[in-house]
Amino acid sequence: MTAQSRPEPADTAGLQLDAYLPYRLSVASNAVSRLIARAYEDRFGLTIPQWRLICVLAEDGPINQSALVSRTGMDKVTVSRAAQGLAKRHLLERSQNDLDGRSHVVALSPEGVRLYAEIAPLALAYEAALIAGLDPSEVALLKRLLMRLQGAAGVLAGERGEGA
Amino acid sequence: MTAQSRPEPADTAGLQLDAYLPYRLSVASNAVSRLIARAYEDRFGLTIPQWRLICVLAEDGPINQSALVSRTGMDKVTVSRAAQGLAKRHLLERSQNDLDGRSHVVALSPEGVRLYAEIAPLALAYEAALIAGLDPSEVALLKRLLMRLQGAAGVLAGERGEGA
DNA sequence: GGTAGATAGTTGCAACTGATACTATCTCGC
DNA sequence: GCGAGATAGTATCAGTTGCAACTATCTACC
Repeated sequence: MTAQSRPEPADTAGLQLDAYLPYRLSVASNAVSRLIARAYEDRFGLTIPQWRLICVLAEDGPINQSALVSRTGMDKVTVSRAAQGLAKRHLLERSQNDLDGRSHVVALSPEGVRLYAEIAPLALAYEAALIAGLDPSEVALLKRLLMRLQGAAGVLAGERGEGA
Repeated sequence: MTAQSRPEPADTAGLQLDAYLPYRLSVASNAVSRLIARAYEDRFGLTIPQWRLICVLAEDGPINQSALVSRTGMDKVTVSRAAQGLAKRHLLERSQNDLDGRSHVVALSPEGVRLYAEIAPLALAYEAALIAGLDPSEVALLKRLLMRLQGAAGVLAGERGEGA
């Protein structure tokens, strides 16, 4: 009806922002991230990167920062700053690596372990609330698809690393 | 085996970062957003917010900025800046709204329409590449779940707006 | 064993984002 | 038609992020 004033070329017929996957993904992620970030910030004074480091350290035990980088997929600068922040609050301890003077081994302090034990249930509760009413198989599929998208994006971005 | 050195409280047993939905969501979204943002920036000098405005304007026709805000879910500051940037490049035109001196009506310029026609196929191609190999029903479910998560996050964040 | 290049981590810088405050205009009630 | 509160949009500021450059250390080869 109003098509006269804005002729859409045939090529764009399939494009609707609301149905555009990168858009949907970004909007959903922002909404969830904002929710979670606010919860951690308000109650524990933690940023998302800090919380991720705590998780990985609690799961994997003491490792160095570059391992944290590859484990979390975050930038090394982000990891560095998050670790500094946590160290300042004595939630983690950094020790020199005798085998490699460049790297520091990072580990949760007892206080950090305690904080983790305190936050983890909250984190799980948020996840549970987000997926309430969804079928577990749907959630599993969702996670699988998300990993797949991440992989595809990495490949399309010209990610190097394996093979060549 | 190494459980001795880091006793995990029972409450945290279910928490693994890799399987934590907010984490998966954020990582996937960041990967995809970075890919798309770089593509638009490199080839067209557009930011993601600018591109979203173009999409909505192409789909919906001339509207004012607050409509753009509710349509895209972006902050009004973000919309304002994106619109200014596009106006500076003459990709959109802002006209006074005679009915309301506060609001400006924003519309794509012919040049903006042309740019949209040029970018849209690229955008669709990226989406197609991302979901290559996935079953269409899976993609549909993914989009549905993402919208659902977004809604749940909004509710949990104490979103007001309807009813009370 | 000394030099070239790789790697761990930090610092500096620029861009983006979001909250707050502000101006201008509108609406409503008196 | 005037003042109080709501709304559209902009400007300002602080915090975050990622890239690039840098330092320090390690590895490998001559």
